[in-house]
Amino acid sequence: MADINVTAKTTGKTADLTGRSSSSGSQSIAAGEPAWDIIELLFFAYRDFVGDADEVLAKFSFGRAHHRVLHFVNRNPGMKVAELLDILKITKQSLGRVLKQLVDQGYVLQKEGANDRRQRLLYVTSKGEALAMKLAGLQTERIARALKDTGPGTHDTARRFLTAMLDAEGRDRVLRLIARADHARRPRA
Amino acid sequence: MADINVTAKTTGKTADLTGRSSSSGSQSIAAGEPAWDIIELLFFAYRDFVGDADEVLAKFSFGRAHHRVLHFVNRNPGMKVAELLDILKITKQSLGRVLKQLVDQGYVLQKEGANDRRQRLLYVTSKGEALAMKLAGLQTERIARALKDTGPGTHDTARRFLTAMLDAEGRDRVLRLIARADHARRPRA
DNA sequence: CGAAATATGTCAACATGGCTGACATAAATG
DNA sequence: CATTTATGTCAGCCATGTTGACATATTTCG
Repeated sequence: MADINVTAKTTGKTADLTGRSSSSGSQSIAAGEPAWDIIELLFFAYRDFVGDADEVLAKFSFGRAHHRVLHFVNRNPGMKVAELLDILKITKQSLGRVLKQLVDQGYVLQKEGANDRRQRLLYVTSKGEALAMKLAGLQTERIARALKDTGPGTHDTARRFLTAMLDAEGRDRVLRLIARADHARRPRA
Repeated sequence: MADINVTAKTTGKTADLTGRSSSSGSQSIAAGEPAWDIIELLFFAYRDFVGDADEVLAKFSFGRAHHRVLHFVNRNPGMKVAELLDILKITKQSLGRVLKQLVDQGYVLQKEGANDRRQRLLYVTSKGEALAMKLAGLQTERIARALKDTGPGTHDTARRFLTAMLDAEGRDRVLRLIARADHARRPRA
């Protein structure tokens, strides 16, 4: 749990930009100095990260919007439409468009709520789960490689860094969502 | 340069998800187990990260496309249109649309290349620089806060992790771009 | 019970920012 | 001089976001 993380180790396979920036005193970012490195690395890393999935999705004529819906439904089986809207922060019209396609093509199904019959609870089908897991697998490969290349303890540091990057207001909601999904295991699909 | 990073310190202000995952052995991701935490944190963190800029841009009736152009031109004054296209990986038609608006509204200007008069070298104006720096400042605030909250040594770890997340093929190009921009200081604007 | 609130869906229209394809111009190059 | 290169531009399509207005079924509440 308490992890001693000695990061003297370098990636060792790429032109190294850490040398320059640490020699210019990157520790904590001198007030007023933009964190150019992190800003740009986030841009390029995120693009490559989502790019993995994009290629596969293209074969299904799906886009990132479909991926996001499929991902969260897979992770939170039985979730309400309203919850999904709240997570994605898009309008129901935008969601409706891609959700309809996912349902029509048999990746997602909707069941009436047992208690509240107005609700249309969302589940992935086995076909939907397969695709969601394939996409998650691709992204996990990249993450696992990166964590391995960056050294032990990085998973924890990355998690804490990314958590700290979240808006403070929504942070707990995000963390609760992740924690909840980690427990909600396949009530059925 | 060699940084000893003791990460026993926790963020300490949010519901903590690291406890659960470290207790389930998050070290290096058990083969086949999707890295749900990093996948979802990347999604939410990136959204919040770009959200900072989005709010400001909206006041100028600009979008993320304008931001990206302005950012890279600010960072690489005198860059060629072709270089920018290559960095952004969009078509010249897409670039042309936003670039024209930035030029028309006085954020970016184009000068004939001294050697090659076909080139239209790109520079930010002082107005453009001001906006670019404002946006970078907002994002840097978030990053600096996150790095501070996550503890010393995180800047280096974050940089190395994000670098390792890049496609291996394009990695050196990205690192060279960042390193080059760090040196290219205002040939004028 | 009946009115109001809630969960969801849908139609229409519009904006942004990707894309392809075709074509135009000026300047460099061989 | 012919070709290639750097850039711009017109026209139209697609994906995915938006607003606003309604429709329907169901639950909730006075």
